[in-house]
Amino acid sequence: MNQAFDTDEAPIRVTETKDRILDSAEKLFSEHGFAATSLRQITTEAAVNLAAVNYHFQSKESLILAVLLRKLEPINQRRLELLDEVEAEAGSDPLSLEAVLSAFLLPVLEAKASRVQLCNFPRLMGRMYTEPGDWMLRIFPQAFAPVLARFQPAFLRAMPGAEIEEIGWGMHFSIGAMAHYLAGGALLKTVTLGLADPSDTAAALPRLVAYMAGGLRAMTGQKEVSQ
Amino acid sequence: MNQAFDTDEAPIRVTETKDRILDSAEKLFSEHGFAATSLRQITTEAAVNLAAVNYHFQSKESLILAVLLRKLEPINQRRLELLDEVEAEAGSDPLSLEAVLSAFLLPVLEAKASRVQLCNFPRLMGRMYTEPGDWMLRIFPQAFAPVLARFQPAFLRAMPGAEIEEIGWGMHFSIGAMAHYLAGGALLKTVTLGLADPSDTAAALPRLVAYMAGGLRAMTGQKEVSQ
DNA sequence: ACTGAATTCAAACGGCTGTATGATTCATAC
DNA sequence: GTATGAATCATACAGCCGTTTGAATTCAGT
Repeated sequence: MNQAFDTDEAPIRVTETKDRILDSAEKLFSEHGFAATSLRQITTEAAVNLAAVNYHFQSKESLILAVLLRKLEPINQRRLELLDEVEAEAGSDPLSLEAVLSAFLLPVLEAKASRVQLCNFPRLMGRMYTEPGDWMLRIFPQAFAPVLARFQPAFLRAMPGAEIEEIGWGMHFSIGAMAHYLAGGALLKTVTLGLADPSDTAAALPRLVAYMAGGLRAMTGQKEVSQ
Repeated sequence: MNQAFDTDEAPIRVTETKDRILDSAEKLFSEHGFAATSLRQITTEAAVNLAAVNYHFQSKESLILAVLLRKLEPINQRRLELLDEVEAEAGSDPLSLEAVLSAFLLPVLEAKASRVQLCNFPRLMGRMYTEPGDWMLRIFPQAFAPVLARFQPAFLRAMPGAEIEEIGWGMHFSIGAMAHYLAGGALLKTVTLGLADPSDTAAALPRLVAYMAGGLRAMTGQKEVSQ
């Protein structure tokens, strides 16, 4: 064994290499983007052999797909669980728009706030929405479509009478607002003159919820808005 | 001369090469992103020599800076002109929030709608908000800061009593909503179940204005104001 | 027509990219 | 203990990257 000194701990092994690669890839992709991150950077940071990437994952593109789905899957599952609770509490009444929005936002903001090295994912996710390439469309059916299929009717129940197209526009804008916050450049601090802390997700959640709810209601309340 | 056949037209010259490079760079950067676009792709598309990029611009990074500033400068100038008009019409009354938002959005949506090969810029701009690298911070003082300096007080005038930090959060979310629409993946069509046309900026403007106004008012605790 | 500066050109530079190969080491079951 | 399949390793492969060079060309001023 030529890489000694790693057996003084527990005999951790098995898929440890895969996870190390995924962690490093998540971090570096979120910091520098997909195209600007090389496999050598990733394997160096992960302290694994270069060929391990193409062995465990087949290609660089498959790697980022794995990176995204690893974290997105549980987040989306939690979103659906929270939506279940909201719908259960509401009974047959209209849903609370704020509650639906919170169910959508909370899981990803929780991930952002968590310390355990998964806090890179939301930033990556925020960036991915605008990244080029068709692999966004490739992970959509697997990860996004089920969430969309549940939340679309939920928004409709929360805003009775609103048209589907208007709700769609509103969801689109809301995803943009969320993604931009998650990608979180220094812009928030600039735009608030230093008053806001981008990492304070506890401060961001109620503001995002209030903003989205107000925007959705205003847009769906009156069909045509003359400015 | 080994690339003949280009003198049968008018003797257009001078900075023609620079513009051709800028046009192709804008198009390709907006389609594939910064890191994923090579100078060879750009010079091939522009039908100019590879070395022309490093001759007219010093580096790839300087090139995208030039690409951005070329279009952003007039757009931001138009934003300020429109804001001038809004403020002139308002006199000493509070500003119309919708009017301020329109002054911010109209110039860039006009650019998106225009046919003349500048319609790539908004998509690029939308992408740039989330791109990595510090050059975002480098063009900020030159291009964004003056706009921010004028619009921040305008928003304050449009929402009397609101706190600066809340307005900042709202502007941040609004920029995200706008950028996500501009970057315009196929998501809008998916999320509206095919009912919305992403290229229809005339449909987008009133919706964006209504959404942002509603969001800003809801977050800053403003009452619904009839315009 | 000639000069000197501005521009364009083909070619090359070192370096980094994603991926593939085949030998080697490992964990495990007989 | 040894056979077996999985995992790791060093190394190499083309090929593309941004940038540079110096000669060839074009342009403007006289």
